[in-house]
Amino acid sequence: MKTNDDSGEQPRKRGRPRSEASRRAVLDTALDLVQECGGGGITIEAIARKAGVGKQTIYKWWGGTSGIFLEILRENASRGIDDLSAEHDLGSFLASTFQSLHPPVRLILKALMAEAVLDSTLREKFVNEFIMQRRAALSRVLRRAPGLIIKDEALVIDLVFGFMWYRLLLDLGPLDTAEGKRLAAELLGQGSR
Amino acid sequence: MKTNDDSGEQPRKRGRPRSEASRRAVLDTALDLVQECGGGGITIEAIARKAGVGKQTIYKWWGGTSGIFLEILRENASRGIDDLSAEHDLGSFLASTFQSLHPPVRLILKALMAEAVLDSTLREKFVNEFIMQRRAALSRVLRRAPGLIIKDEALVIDLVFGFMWYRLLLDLGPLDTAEGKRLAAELLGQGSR
Amino acid sequence: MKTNDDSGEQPRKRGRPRSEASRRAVLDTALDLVQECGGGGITIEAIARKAGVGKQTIYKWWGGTSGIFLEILRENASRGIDDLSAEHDLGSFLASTFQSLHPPVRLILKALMAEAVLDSTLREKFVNEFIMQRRAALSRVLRRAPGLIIKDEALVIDLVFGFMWYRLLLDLGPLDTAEGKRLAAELLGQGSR
Amino acid sequence: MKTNDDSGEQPRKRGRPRSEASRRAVLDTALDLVQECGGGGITIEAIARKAGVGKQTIYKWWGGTSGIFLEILRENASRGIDDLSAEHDLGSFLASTFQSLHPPVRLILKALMAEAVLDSTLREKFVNEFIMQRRAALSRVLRRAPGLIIKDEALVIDLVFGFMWYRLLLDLGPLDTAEGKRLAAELLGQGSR
DNA sequence: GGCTAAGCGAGACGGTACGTCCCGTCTTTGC
DNA sequence: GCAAAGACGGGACGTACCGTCTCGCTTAGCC
Repeated sequence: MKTNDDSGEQPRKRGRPRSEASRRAVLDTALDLVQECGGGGITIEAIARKAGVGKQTIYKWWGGTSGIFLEILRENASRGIDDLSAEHDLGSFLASTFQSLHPPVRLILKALMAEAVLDSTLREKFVNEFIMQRRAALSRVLRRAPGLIIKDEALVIDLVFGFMWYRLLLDLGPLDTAEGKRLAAELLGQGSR
Repeated sequence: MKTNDDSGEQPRKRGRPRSEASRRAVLDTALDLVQECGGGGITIEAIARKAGVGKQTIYKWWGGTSGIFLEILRENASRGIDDLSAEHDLGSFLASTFQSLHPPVRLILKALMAEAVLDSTLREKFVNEFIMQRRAALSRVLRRAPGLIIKDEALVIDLVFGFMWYRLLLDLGPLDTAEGKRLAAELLGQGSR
Repeated sequence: MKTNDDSGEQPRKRGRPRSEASRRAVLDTALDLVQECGGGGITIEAIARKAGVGKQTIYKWWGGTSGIFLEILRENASRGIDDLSAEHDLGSFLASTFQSLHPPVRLILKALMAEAVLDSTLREKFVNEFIMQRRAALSRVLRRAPGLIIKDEALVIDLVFGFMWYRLLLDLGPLDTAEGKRLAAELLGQGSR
Repeated sequence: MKTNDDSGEQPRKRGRPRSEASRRAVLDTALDLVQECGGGGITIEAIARKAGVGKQTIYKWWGGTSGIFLEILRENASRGIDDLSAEHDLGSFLASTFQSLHPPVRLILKALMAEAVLDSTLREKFVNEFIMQRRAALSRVLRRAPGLIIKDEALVIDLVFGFMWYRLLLDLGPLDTAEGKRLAAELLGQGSR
């Protein structure tokens, strides 16, 4: 419904308005590059060059690669926001959560995590803007889930997302619909055995 | 008994032998630096400078910062190796595992993970040389653990280590003896409530 | 009587007239900055910022720093124009010429010369608008000077202004009333010895 | 006769020796570029790129374009050093001085002067390392010159070099053998008229 | 004991990216 | 229509590390 983050009814700022074209070019190019070069090889210079954008524009609006990644995630989240809020049952929630980790999203998450681990400022931002929302969403689901074999909700959240990140970061196993269902089943005491 | 890693009884190689002093200086300096600069600011140049060592020496023997980190972990592990193999009960295992994450070790693990996430070659090495050993150790403990509420062992391992890394990487909560005991209790169906 | 340079009696152009306040602000700020930063540190952006003026305004009316400098010189010259045209005797002419090189004027001249040397377009403009007028003025004086020891007038002009610029640009010696008198005396064969 | 500036009999420094090839490439490239782009368009980046040299190498050994220009002049001077020291008569001295101002040398001198005028540190260096040597050389010649119409030697030096720089910087007239002879003749009271 | 062979500190080197500054242009709003 | 505000693509700045490459010196085993 909203056009712009900071839009109210104030009378439009002076000066040349921010270029939506450049914004798009940067986000798209970053996504492209992260798929080609795999997170580590990403560079402000490379993005600027490929996107046909000045470096300053990037530094000004995003401050660095992490800012771009966060915005990509934000965009990605806002597209699928209805799904998650409507989910009620744990199995479906985990299934769709894991399924939403498309290859490009995985790369973004990995790159973001790699930076956040080394930079406490970014870590805080990342936790507040992304991690906590996911925890809250899961929390809502858990509150309606019957028969969890572990009663401590916070612990369950840590276990579930820990599981996800552990597998994601180290490529230790599948993360898909089936795995989501399976994890949910185990946590609900409905393990196959 | 010899210091040389790959020494057997072959007749001692020709030429000047590797300097143990340099080896120590590099490892110690790296540990120092990672505590001062927090992982991100670590640099081959900085280590070489502070350790009074040629850059070439580092590239030759360790190949980069990750090699140094891995060796530090290896040394650290070999000191406390008896403890872990002797542990039988899950609570003690998790307690001592979490407790072994002293601040410097945490920084090393974080720095290593940050690199491994972006570099699949390193990731593979890291998983094979470190992650898998820990999984194996936990596996041994689990096999003797009675009454796990989740039967799938591999899943439990993912959950436990996922929990640990998730909290470690994002500073999301305590990781100490008490938390280890608590997690074990929950997994064994002995949750406080 | 109007401030506009190129106004005659044509019927006042349409639209908002050029802002005299901005013009003054730019010229004054440029003079301030050249005294603070010494020529090299001068920037369109800095002038615009400090003068509270849009960059576009500067580009439109002056085209760059050199245009501003030239206008400052023009203003400066128009204030003292009577003096020079009234001078008849070489000693007085040189004395007042050298004396007119106040510190701010020196900086402007240096900055202008530094640009002109590297930019042939500017050089031409500078020579036509400034250098040639000074040569002409000196020429008028010389024609009335008795007993010059060098007969070739053009050569004398080159020597005199060469002397001035050489000392000015490289800070190689005083340039004041006394030095003007002294130079004149030597050229007139009245050297102290 | 000498191989190296700072060579004595000290036992050769440790570490990789400075690359003569890079030194040459930088000097030659700078000379090329100054002829193509004309002084103002010269850039450390452009030199580094065209010379196939790292920027740091330039910053380390020369500190900037001015350092390069000074070294080019030094090399140029050392090639023709015998000529000037052997000259005894003013006419020949001025003739060969002016004649030595080949187009590339002119560009170097202009570029150097343009920088020196705006940067007092460089100005001092330029004066000490270049200007003063030329003044000293002229001084030696003047001391043997009979019948100078201006007795004050320092003044003559200022006049002569002022003449040269004035014409050089502003392209105000020829600077060649004939002009040197002519100037000398006038200063010696042998003007054509 | 002299020879050969590493290992090592030092440090120069060609590169690449950093984050900043300014250029000159363009596009708004507001007077 | 002029001007301030300010976003923009571009390009150079000077710095920091990268990983490689000589150097001279040291320290060993081997003939």
